[in-house]
Amino acid sequence: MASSIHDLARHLNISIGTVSRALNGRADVNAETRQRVLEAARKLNYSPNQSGRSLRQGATRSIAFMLQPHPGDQQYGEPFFIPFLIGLQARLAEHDLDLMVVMGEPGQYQQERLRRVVETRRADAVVLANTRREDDRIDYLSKAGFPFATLGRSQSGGDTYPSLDIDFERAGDEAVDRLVARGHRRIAAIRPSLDLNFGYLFLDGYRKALKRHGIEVDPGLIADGFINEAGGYQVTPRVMLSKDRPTAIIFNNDAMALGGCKALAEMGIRPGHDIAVIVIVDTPLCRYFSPALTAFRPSLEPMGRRLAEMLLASLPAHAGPEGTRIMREIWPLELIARESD
Amino acid sequence: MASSIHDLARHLNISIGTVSRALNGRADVNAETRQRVLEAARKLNYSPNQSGRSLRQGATRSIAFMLQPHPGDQQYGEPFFIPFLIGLQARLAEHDLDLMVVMGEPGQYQQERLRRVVETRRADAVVLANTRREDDRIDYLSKAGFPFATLGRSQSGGDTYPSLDIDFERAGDEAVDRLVARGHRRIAAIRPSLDLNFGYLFLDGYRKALKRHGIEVDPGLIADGFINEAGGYQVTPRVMLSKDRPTAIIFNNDAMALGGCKALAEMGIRPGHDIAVIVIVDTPLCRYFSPALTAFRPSLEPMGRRLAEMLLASLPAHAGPEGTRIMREIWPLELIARESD
DNA sequence: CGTTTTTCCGTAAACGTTTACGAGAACACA
DNA sequence: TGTGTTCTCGTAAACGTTTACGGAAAAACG
Repeated sequence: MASSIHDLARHLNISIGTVSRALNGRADVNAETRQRVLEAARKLNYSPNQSGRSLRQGATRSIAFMLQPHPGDQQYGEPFFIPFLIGLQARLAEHDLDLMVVMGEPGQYQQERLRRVVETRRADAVVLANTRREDDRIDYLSKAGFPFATLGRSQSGGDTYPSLDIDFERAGDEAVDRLVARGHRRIAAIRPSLDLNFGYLFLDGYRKALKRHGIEVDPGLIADGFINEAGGYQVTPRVMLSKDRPTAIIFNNDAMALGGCKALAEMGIRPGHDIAVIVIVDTPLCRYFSPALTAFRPSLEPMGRRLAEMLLASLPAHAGPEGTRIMREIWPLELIARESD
Repeated sequence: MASSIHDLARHLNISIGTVSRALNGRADVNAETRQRVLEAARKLNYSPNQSGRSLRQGATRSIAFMLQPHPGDQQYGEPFFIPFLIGLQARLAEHDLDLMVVMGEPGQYQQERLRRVVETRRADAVVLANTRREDDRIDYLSKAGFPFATLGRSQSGGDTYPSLDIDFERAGDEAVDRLVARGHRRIAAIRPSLDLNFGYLFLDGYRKALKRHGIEVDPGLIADGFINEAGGYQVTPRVMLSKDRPTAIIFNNDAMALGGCKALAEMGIRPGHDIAVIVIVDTPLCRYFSPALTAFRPSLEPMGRRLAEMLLASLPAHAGPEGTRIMREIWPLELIARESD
């Protein structure tokens, strides 16, 4: 069915070695024979078998993206990751690399699936998302010497891998800034309860800005919840029952914000009127919610592209002249002012 | 670094053939030696190299999912496909199959990328989405004899491949039914302008129901637009300017519905009060929009699982006792009544 | 014309598996 | 004891590439 390099060789009465060299653009092949090989390849509709190539070269030309859902998250952080994936895939495709997507049951740690990818050598590198503060996937990969990059920072693994993250700290800071400028002094912060690193970063920025404005941090205004709608719904009242009610809430996650607004509505509190609401990572849901939620938006597609570049630069095969470089980038968010604050 | 089957053989002083047979559970190997092999494999942390395996067996153990975005669609039909992908991936993983996701620039036909996957034998089968009425991807794959399955029906390719689709016809029918029962007689239909098959199916159901209720089909109440928010925004006024204004609109796509509602709002027409709105395929956006949009919802994750099963059953390697079976399933939608109708 | 360099190509090994084939040993049976 | 059967394993080929090596022919050079 499919023609192999042997078919080409036989057809041209030439050795397979020469055919391979001609196809791969090596110098030591006559210009005319190269022409003949290329033509024959076109005529016989030849394309190299990837398995053969992978085996010989020890590289699969595919990158694995691990989507580890948070426990309780049925949607895999859905709207957030897609644009990132699009950018990632686009840049990888330019280098003729394929993208493998590895998911898992929500809540189940994916060490097993990760090991499988690494040990059976199904991919040349891995991209991790949803990084934890302490992330055993990162530990595993660095120990195994397997190339990887992460979307999000972590405290694990040291500075040995490329990573790219959103500036959550700055966003938390700016959100407070904006609210203070509008007269708020009692500002609540609601973030995910898991070990997710961005929750800590957000809170750092939140605290820093409060201090700068001379506002004391009230632990009663900070709450952690499950990183989904139910979590926001459940935890928001706790903050509203604080003895000195907040006049503003910053949500560190869109789903939690939606749940929180539902809780507020049931308490007769209208976001945008009775209370200001800002959410740290914007998704389409924020835009269509009523009232439309003011939110900080990352440039996810460019970020995907960029992380692909960083990963490629760190791969031995693609490394630039300066060899393996570790990069670490933190991207700003853009405030999208809407109706909720 | 990684141990191969040769390492195991050397370590056990045994031939690689025996090792392989032991690992693969063949009958012609002594129980005791099998034990020794398995133990050594665990101790040396052996897992088979997938490239070697693929080459020898002529199967990559991975399935490609082609996400062909509509022209003008920046989001890849985003919220719609993720749950489907989750289901698909879950079932494939149970069979130790990997999922490769192939995207492309919006608007660009993906024949090239598809050819590459097929010709370089990077996957054992392909799953297609966004099927057109006449779909050259389907033509290509059937002609090439490459296994595939589709999410969505098409007129191409005959009955030679497993496919699974939503019952758009029924949904269009039921939507009309519901509206008529609530007193509407002037019901508009807005659907995508592309050759997408579901647009035709939806309209069939719409027409059928109107006829059943003795309502004449008014071409002025049917409009096609770009399958995104801008398309809905642009085309909805056209239908509202019909000389006898509709009192209800059925949108065949969530993004178009959102754009349409924006246009309605600018005309001072309030969905849920001044006009009834129903959208055929529900996404999270419909739920959070204000007013919350009544919509028909598919069971995407189970559908993903099911299509995986159907595809597997059609593969030579996994085919059941009855051999290759072609299946064709059409799944119902569930009406989620909200505030917009 | 002899020697050296360059150009071009064929040979064969290697990547890590799986598997068809056959052979030796053990066993059963008459 | 001779013959046939069953167990178990080793040998080697095969999958489709890429590439190190060497050699023949052609070209360059004196």
